[in-house]
Amino acid sequence: MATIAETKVPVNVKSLKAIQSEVKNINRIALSVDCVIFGFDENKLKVLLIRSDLKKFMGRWSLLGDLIDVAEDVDEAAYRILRERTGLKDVYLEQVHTFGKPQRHPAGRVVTIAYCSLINIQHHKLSKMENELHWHDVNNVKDLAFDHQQIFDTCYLRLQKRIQEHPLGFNLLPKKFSLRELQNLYEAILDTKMDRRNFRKKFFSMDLLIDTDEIERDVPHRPGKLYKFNFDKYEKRKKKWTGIDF
Amino acid sequence: MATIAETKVPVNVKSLKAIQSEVKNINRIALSVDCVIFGFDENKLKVLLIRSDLKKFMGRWSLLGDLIDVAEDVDEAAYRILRERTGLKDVYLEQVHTFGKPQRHPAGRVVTIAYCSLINIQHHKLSKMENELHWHDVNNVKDLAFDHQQIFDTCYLRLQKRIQEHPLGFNLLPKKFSLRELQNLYEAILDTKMDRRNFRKKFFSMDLLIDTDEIERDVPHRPGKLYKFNFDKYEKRKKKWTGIDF
DNA sequence: CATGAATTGTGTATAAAGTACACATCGATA
DNA sequence: TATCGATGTGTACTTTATACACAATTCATG
Repeated sequence: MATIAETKVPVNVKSLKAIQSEVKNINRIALSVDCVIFGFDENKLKVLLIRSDLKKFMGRWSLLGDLIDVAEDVDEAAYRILRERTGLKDVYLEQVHTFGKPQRHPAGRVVTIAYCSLINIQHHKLSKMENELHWHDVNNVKDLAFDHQQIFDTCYLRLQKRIQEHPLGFNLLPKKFSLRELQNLYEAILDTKMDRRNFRKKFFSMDLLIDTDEIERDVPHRPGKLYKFNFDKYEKRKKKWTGIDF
Repeated sequence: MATIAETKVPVNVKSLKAIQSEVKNINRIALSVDCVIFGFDENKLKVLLIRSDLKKFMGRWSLLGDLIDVAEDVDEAAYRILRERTGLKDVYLEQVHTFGKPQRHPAGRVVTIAYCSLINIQHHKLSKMENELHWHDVNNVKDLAFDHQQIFDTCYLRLQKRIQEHPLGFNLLPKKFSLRELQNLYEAILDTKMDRRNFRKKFFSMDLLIDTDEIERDVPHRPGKLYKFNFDKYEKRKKKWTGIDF
């Protein structure tokens, strides 16, 4: 039952000089970005991993990351890494969480900021050719280097939640997609099965899909219609939800 | 339409020594924590602010923050600041976002990790006595020092979202509370009005409130019953939601 | 101690959203 | 032209959200 009066809260009385001194000389820490890059291929949710080159983690997989430059904006660092690793620029990228246990990196104190990215894997079809980079099935990701397993788990959980609240999934699909592809995507990310009719009803009732008047090609059965997502319409009608649900 | 094969992705070939060198000598940045501490008093949502002591921000209010020590766990640093500023230990604390624009701090490059905390303001009734610390009405928070306005806005939005999905609000109330107090809290945080009967029905149907068999005292009208929140029951039944809503 | 003021406590009818479920249609293939 | 394997559609039922009104309790007052 301590009150502020009792606890004699120490107030902030540092001079700018003192702060500058601390900032410049004492408390400086290496900062990195780690990207959890998701893709969707063959009806599986995938994540892009690279083999760790550190002896300590010999042969184990890790996330794509790099140190942040002293003068570099943090978000910009994340975009830079994506650019360097995938050649892509205009992609979905979201900061998820910062991980800062003192012993998390063997090279010293490194605090890392995790970002989650969703990219269209079709643009990376040939990644199998690369020896060091690999698309992993998310259900098969384990024993990552550093604390990357925890970072991956956090980002995957975040993705599962966000995909239900925002139309992120379309970043993983081609511009034009069938409803079956869309449902496969949701089922893969949420690791669940959904009723096909109710799934369609739900998306049609949102009225955010544009019928392209095209149909699938090269499928060995009746082809489905192809749709585009109406991003403009979605942006215009973002609602403020005030239900309570827990 | 670049593929990985075309873009010649550079692979990670740094040795541990090279990384150590970068970590130790080159890319080190000051890291801080800033806490957005919410409280609830007189049916208003409040946030705890302190006057900035920097000349540049003379007289303007700022969040409570401090530099993270080189060897200090990031979460632990956030708890330390809360302890130092409020004397409280076992409180709700959640990391929200990391802010890292290069010019955000006048003393040099400082990246800050924002945390959101909810505390029972009753334990701080006497904060008015302090000159440097003050509980501000959230609707009256503007023109904060540094980039703290952006940080505050981000945390407030996060709170509004989280309170609808998780029972965080009870951290802001006394252990025993009336349904009217609970509703006032939700209305204050979400800045909305709710129907009293439907609000009660909703919470009773969740079956997470424990009737304490006590009633309010010192109210100038019919007193309401007091309830406790059943945290145990809530923990046991966390559900996996797989709807789609956007 | 009777009355008025303020707030608590409760129920029902309606609308909206979610869920479960079956059959006809189309195109490719043999 | 018959079969296979998808697509495409509708309806009944259940659950949840919303709108809305009146009686009961306590305190304050004269």
